[in-house]
This record gives sequence, structure tokens and C-alpha cells, in this order.
Amino acid sequence: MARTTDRAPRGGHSGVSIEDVAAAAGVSTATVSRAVRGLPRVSPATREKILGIADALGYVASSSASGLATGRTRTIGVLAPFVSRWFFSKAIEGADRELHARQYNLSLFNLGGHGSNRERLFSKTMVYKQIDALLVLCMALSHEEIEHLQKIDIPLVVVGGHVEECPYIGIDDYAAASIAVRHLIGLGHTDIALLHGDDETDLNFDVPRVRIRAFQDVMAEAGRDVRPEWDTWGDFTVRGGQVAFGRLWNQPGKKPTAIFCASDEMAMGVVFESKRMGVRVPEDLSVIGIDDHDFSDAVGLTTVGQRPDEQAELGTRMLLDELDGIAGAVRSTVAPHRLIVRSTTAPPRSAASAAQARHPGDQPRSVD
Amino acid sequence: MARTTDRAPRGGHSGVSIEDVAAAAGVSTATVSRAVRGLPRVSPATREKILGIADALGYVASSSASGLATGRTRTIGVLAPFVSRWFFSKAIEGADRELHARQYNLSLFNLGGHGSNRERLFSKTMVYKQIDALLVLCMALSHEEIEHLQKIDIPLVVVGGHVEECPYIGIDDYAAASIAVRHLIGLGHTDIALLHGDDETDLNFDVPRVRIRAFQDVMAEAGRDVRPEWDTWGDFTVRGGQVAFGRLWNQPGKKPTAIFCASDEMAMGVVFESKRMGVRVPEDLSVIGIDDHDFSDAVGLTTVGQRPDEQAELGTRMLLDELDGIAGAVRSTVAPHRLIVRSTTAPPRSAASAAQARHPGDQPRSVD
DNA sequence: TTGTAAGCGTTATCAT
DNA sequence: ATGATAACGCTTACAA
Repeated sequence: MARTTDRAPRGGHSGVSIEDVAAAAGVSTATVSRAVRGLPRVSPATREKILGIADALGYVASSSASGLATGRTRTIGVLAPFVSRWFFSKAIEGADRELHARQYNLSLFNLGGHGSNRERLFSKTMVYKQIDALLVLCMALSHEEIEHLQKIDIPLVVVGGHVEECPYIGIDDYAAASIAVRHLIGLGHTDIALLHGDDETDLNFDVPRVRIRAFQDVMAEAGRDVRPEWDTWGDFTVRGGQVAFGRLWNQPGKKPTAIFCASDEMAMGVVFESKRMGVRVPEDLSVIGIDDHDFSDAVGLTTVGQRPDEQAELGTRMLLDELDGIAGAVRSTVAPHRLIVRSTTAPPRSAASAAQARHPGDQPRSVD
Repeated sequence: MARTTDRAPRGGHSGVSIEDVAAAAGVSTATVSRAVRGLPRVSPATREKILGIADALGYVASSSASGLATGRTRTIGVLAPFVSRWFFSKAIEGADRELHARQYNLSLFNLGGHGSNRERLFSKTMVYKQIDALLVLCMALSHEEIEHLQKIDIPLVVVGGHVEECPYIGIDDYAAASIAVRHLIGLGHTDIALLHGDDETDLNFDVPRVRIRAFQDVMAEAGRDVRPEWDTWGDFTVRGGQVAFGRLWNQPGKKPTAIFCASDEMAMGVVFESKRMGVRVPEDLSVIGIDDHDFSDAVGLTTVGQRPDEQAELGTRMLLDELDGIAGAVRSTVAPHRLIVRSTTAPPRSAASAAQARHPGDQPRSVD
């Protein structure tokens, strides 16, 4: 390797430098730099020669060096409160697609479990000076954090939940929740329970709140009573849905004939737990969620689908366009959703066959 | 900002440099460097002063610059064929835990969907010179790729599947599959089907292969016939499990009373699809998987559990230790697994009540 | 078309 | 304990 002095490299890094290629090709480093990056002002002949040598030597530019020289890292950060939940893992895949296509790297910052050390993430080693742009996945940001991020002054977009003063991409949560509740009402349900999301820690508060409001509004519009004792909550996980259903069903009094869940994972928790408790879906209880989780089709869950991967892909594209100099490329956008009717929703039994007693003499369902 | 010349910065990066801090503190950049990194040879007084100023100015070292100077990026790469499947997302979370604790960054390289462009990933922008070490998540590596990786000469460990000549961390797949099959046999099952994994593209070939072999060995040991027509496959997804079950059950002839699935996602596909087809679990069919997926408890799936997060966390720890100069820190390790009996497995009905109606020939053995 | 050389912000080696 | 200063490898005016 070509070095100014002939002592061994300090850091212990091995590798072929641009100087090695330049020397081997008998040209300057500047020409090599142009050639390998596909820039103009290099004759076809020398370019070919350089490329051949670079390839033979296995030359790859040092990202640190070029980052230092250009001020760009060609890396974008993805900030997520979790990675193993459906929405987030799908979004990460979507972001990665676009990043990969445009030769960028993805640096993942997961807040899950780190809880208290969170502020450290923002100010120190992380984010700052390591990434060219930031994609925030559905999480609440404190005012300080937003301020901090804006001071850094890199393109930023949040996917899956509003954050004040930040461009965001996501579905219209109000409309999505509304269509779900209307589906239930359209089926003839009157006694509808609500399983809302409630994750105080990292998730965006706004999303659960909007879905709750939509539920209440649509119910009121349709002249349905909203019973406080049928309002329960979960943390967006399957287990959360299970315990919520247990809580709901084990209380004395009348039971609802349908339940609107703020996420598919919770809805599946309800489906699984109701099966365990001998409550038949959809005969005794209709269940609807939001998301269209990978498992939802298999479970037959009726839901309002969204595509976090596409949302994140779009957000990433905007970020990269902005970095490419297209000013104003990053703009808030509402992503599509659609009702997907499967087999966990049906008319309430009272509407279908009032003659149907509560005796277990009907269909041969496999109830655990 | 202090600069040698007074023109605007080229790259467009904003930020406080070490020189700014040095100037403000009236010391040299060398001293600032020592102070902010907590190195010795700085008097308590100056250190405090420098830290105060650095904080006030919001100074954060440029990772590119320090990377260039030290030859380390403080970033480790995680290579995964998918991110939204259980094993991988959990492993990523585990790796991140350790990384975060030790102030490292995580660079995610996802191969999902990129298919053909795969080699590009290895040789170009990626991996090389961008990361200090690499964690490979359960995927097959071609001989060339392994060679390439070893030439780069950075610490490397693979989690969840053997790759020849590479240190790996994972469960003993043979033992795990064996205990699952033995559980079925212990319950009295004779007619056991196999739903094996088969993902030619990216996943490690070895894992499915070993699990198949364990199945065959244990069956032979116990004197059970292995019927070729009861050997089916899936791609490790829920849908794969569904279609595999359909294929299995819709063929003419005798039905198995139990099925061993090479993963929980496929096992759940079987559970969901069998419900849809009116096959009762576990009365008509016992189902067992491997993994202990997040949903498995809710579904009541009997399985052999493993903890990919802990495996990846351990692998990451080894990598970082190695980087810290602890030679030989990276060593192959077998991770624990354990049988978790829930409610999708039970004795076959023939064993419980031989007074089964239906066709004659219901007794074990014979027939083809 | 190609080369020269001045940065980019840190770290590390010597002196002091 | 502190300060000069030479790398680190690449990019990019500016010259040639």
C-alpha cells in the first residue's frame, strides 16, 4: 500500500486505497476518483483501465474518508420504538428497499427496552453527524427532541403518526377507524365494544386518540350507545388483546356482540382468547382490527388494511430526493387504507336467528 | 466556526468542530480530544472546563473524521435475509441491545427482495470499510461470499445456522427437532407427518436439513414408518404452512394424527388452516412447531422454544469483545432450547377412544 | 482530459 | 499536563 511514510497503518485497517489504484494505473488520485464514481472528464480509455485495476485490487472507497470530504455519510437513520412488531418491521423493510436501490445505508436506532437512556440516543453518538436524513417510525417525540432534531437540520419525516411541525406520512386514522366501525354497524350491531391502543411510553399518542374519537363519533352518528364499561385498552400486542378481552368478558352484565380493535395484533389476541373461553367468533362476537397484519388473512380477520412498507418507502424516497437537491420533496402525505372483510365479522345472532337459543347444538365449530 | 479559510463549508454540513471547542476553551484540539473521550493526561480543571464548553456548544465528534483517523467506524453490520420474520426481528433487537449498551451503531443490510443484486451488496458500497464487524443472521452464504468476507478480515459470527468455517451461535437443531418428535411419539402417535422448511433462496440450507434428519432418525428409532406422502414443505411462513396443510390433507388415503413443523409460523399456518377445514386440533391432529414465536402462547401452540434475541446479543457481545482486543472472544456456541407443551398436542383419538366411527381400517399400521 | 494541492475533522506521536 | 503537527483517504476547485 502506498503511504507517505513506510510504517504500518495505525488503526489496523487493511485495504486498498485510492492511491494504490492511482499508482497502479499511472494516474492521479483525482482521476481515479472521477473514474470510479462515473463522473465525466475522464477519457473512456483511462476509465476502463482504472476500473479494471480497481476491480482487480478490490478497491472500495473508505466511507469515512469520503464522508469527511463531502460532508455526507450516504446513510439515513431509522428511528423506531420497536423492531419486532409488525408495523415497524414492515416499515423497515420498505425503507430498506428504497435505500438499497439508491445505494444508501440504513442505520437502525431502536428505542425498545432502552427506555430511560433515551435522551442519550439523541444527543450523543447517535443521529448527529452520522446520518444524512432521518426517518422516524410512529413514535411520540418530546418537544425537546423535535427541537434538537430540527436544530441538526437534516431532512426528516415521520411515518405512521403525526408529530407537530414535522412532515408525516400515514393513513387517515379517523377515516380508517370510521370505516371499521361503520362496517360493524352496517352488519346490524348495536352493542359494540372498543379495544383501544394505549402505549404511554414510546408510541405516538395521537394515533390511538384519533381512532377512539372516530369510534365515538360514528357510534353517536348512528345513535348507538357507547358504554364506558365496554371501553377497554391494550398495548397493541396480542397478549394485550388477550388480557383486554378477558377483562371485558369477565365483568358481569350484558356482553357486546362486536368489538372494534385499534390494531390487528390486539384483534388476534381477542380472537385467540375468545376461542379459549368458548366464545365463538363471529357467531357470538364479531371482531375487526386495523392493519392487515401478515397473519390476518390466515386467521380470517376482518380488518382495515394499510401498508407500512409502502409508507416508509415513500418517506425514504422523499428524504433521498431532498438530499438530491429537490427542495420541497418532503411533504406530508396521506396513505391509503381499505376495508378487508373476512370471517371474523357477521351480523349479530339476534339479527340473524332470534330463535337460536344459547344451547350448544349448532354448528360443529372447533372450540377449544 | 473555526476554519482555515473563511469561505463557507463545502459539504453543507453544519456543526461545531473540535477546533471551535478548543478555541473557546483556549486549549489545543489535542486536549479537547482527550478530554471529551475521557482519556487520561488532562487535569481535572481543564477537563471540566472543556466538557462544559463542549456541552454548551453542542459539540459531537464527526464520526467520519474519527473513523478516518482511527480506522474504526464504531458500527457493526447485521446481515439478514428478512427483517419482518420473527427470528430475524427478534435477533435484530437482541443485537441492538448489546450495541446500544456499548455505544455502537447498527447498520442493517437486508437481502429480502433484492434477490439478484445480492453480490453487489457484498462487494460494493456495503460491508466493506463501513463496519468493524459483521453479524450474519441465519442465511446461506456462497463459498465466494465467505471467501470475500474472510478477506476483509473483520470479526464475523453467524447466528442461527451453520456456515462452514465460520463461528456460529444457534440451537442444536438436531436435538430440538428430536425432542419435538419424541413428544409426539410419547403421546402415542404413530402416524406423524412432517412439514419441513425449504427456502432455497436465502435461508441457511443446513437448518431445515438437520431438522428433517432428526425427524427421520427419531421415527426410525421408535419403529415408526415415515410415509413419503406425508412429507410436505413450506417456506417458513404462515401461508406456507397453510398451503402445505391443504396439500397434505386433500390427498386421498389415510390421514396422519400429528404433524411436526419445522417452525412455529408454519405450525400456525397449519392450525389456522385446519380450523378452516374443520379439522380439530388437537382432537383430530396434533401440531408441534419450533421457535416459540410471540404468538405461540396465545394460539396455545406446543413448541420447542429458542431465543434468537439472546443468541444475537451473545454474538454481538463476542464481536465487540474481539474488537476490544480480547482475542478469541468469538467462538461457536450452542444456545439452549426447551420443549413447551401447550394445547395443540394430545394423544391420538385412536389411543383414547378406539370406538371411532368412520371407516374401518382405522387401526394403526398396514394399508398403503 | 488530467494533475496539483488544499482541505474535511479527528487522532496520535512527539516534544515541551 | 499540554501543544504542534503529521497522518487518515478522499473530494474538488483550480491549473495545466
